Amino acid sequence: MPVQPSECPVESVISILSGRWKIPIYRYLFINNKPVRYSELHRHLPSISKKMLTEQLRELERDGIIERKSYPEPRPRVEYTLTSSGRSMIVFLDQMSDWGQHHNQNKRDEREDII
Amino acid sequence: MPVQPSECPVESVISILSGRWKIPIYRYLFINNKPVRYSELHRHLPSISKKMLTEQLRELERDGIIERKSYPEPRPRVEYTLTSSGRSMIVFLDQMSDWGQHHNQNKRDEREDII
DNA sequence: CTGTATCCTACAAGATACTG
DNA sequence: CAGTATCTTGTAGGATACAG
Repeated sequence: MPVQPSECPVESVISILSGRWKIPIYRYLFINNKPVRYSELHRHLPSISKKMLTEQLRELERDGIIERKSYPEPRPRVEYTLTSSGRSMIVFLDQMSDWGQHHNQNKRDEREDII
Repeated sequence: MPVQPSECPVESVISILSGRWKIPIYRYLFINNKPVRYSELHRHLPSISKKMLTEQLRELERDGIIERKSYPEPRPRVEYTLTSSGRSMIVFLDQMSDWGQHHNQNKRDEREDII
């Protein structure tokens, strides 16, 4: 039997973040740092479909990264925010970003060495 | 047009690590900290097929995480090691692991609150 | 405004057999 | 020993239409 997904914390974190739109959504919620409406997210993410946006939001919610609040007013309104646990991912996300940039730079350097 | 994969370092790091066997392979190479043969990896990973093992190794190599050395002896031998850049991923992988464990604990606590 | 419901395609991943 | 080559399947992701 292969490893269970939940058996390794690293693998489960990666799978939490592995959707096509997870990081863009996370980034927007992080930077804005306030409740953000569904329509605002949709406006901000140029080419996502409503179906995908809803799917990715539901997954992030299920995984405890974001919180969804619905206000059933005459004009329905739904707002999303990062949970504090979700927000705290920034620690390793920042380090991943740094590592990624250095790593790309190294690979560029190697290519130029060859040329 | 959606975001290019390379445009965001975080997304490219996630995609580097997103194969089914990437983390198990990484972990084994990291812990052993010496050149590891193809057959040893295959023996260690209970249910991976040779096709998948080769595929995942090729991707990790392409992405600069591991190095492949082939010794075309009478009994062919191929050894894999982490590159120094690959090895340095441990910094954020450790933090992801910590975050994942706390996050799971939080979610368990919440469930018990409800019950 | 905030979604569902369907249908479709591409690609990751697995099973199995074969090879230098 | 260290792989390829083929075939099949499951699922993520996208297009489009409809709905409370």
